[in-house]
Amino acid sequence: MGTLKYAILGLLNRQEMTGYELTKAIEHSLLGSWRAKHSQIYPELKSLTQKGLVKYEVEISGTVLEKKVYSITEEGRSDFLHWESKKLPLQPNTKDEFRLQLYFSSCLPPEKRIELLEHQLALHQAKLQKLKRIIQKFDAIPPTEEPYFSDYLVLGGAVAREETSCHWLKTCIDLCQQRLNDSQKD
Amino acid sequence: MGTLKYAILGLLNRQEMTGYELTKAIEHSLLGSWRAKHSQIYPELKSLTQKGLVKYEVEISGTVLEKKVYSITEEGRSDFLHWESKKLPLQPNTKDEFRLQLYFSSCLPPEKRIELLEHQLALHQAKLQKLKRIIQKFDAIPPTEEPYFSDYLVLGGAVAREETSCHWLKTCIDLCQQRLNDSQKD
DNA sequence: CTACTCATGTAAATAGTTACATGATTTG
DNA sequence: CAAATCATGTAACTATTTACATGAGTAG
Repeated sequence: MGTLKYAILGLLNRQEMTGYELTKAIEHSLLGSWRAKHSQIYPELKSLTQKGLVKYEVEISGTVLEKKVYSITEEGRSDFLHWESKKLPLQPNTKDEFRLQLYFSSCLPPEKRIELLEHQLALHQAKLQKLKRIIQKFDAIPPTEEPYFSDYLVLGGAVAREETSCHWLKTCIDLCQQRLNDSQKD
Repeated sequence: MGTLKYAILGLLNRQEMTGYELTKAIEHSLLGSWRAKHSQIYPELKSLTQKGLVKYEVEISGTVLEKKVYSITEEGRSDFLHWESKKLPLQPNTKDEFRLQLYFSSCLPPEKRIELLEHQLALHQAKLQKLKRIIQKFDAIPPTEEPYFSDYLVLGGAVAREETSCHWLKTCIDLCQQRLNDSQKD
């Protein structure tokens, strides 16, 4: 682990930022590849500063408000680049509460199981629409050297995953429904 | 959160088990919907026992070795069933170290990025094969009331996700390669 | 002047991993 | 009899979440 470190270093490698901006960037720009609350980011920045991987300068915005603008150091950059070119192991199975619930769903009345599946389907469909609206903003595939090219790849993966989720949920609903109808015919 | 609780209650609702067997069941039978080490499971069992949601009886295996065979109580069952029929929110974006790495990969030489993608592809292909071997053991779709029916649904989802991952990684490789060739032609 | 966003932290609790620790039983 | 698996735990550390706490700047 210790991945948050690289999320921060990677972002600062592109552009200097405040802790607040890092929080927003992880929330929105990282396209769901990582997440962290500000309460985790500020202490991490403190520790990275102590280790000499990042540094900051205080800027005054308005008349009083102090902002710490963080940037990556040479040491930080070389640490980041080492991680960036490393072959990573397969990520362990994702914990997914709904999948767990579905796994145990044979103890539910058949209609209830379908209800839960349809609820999840609606949620995933909404998310898929949201992602599609974002990806439609690319009017062409950006050049490989551009950071936008990676954005495009990662976003494409997110869309593909949501499409698969929707398709899978529909298949589950169909299977449940089909068998529900069969039993009602008897 | 507190999902581990329901993973345990759900398994004990099907069958009584020792902590050791629960550990194995979460590792293998849950088909990747949850995971936990024994060092998390034993304390959780202790706490569930204190809350009266599970109970255990000591069995002697061989001549000395004591096993605690856990079973769910009525209170535990009603707690579990309440969770089991609850509409769950969309699960937050999965943290994925490789996706994060790819997101920052525009700072790598193009060949290196392809190398990382191919490494991931190989890992996902191997996993897909493993899942396919498991799903092939079902010679028909089990009846809805059977626990095996849920196994089948969840497993189907896992296969679909791996297929999507492989397809997505191949698309990424193609896009990178295509543009690499283009630039070499110049 | 009010509501919203910018801005930075800490505290407490829960969740999860890795390492430590031990010993019995079974299978080859 | 050696190796693998069964069996149960604790300790220390790391990661993450939720809640607490505060205050400035900006736009309507």
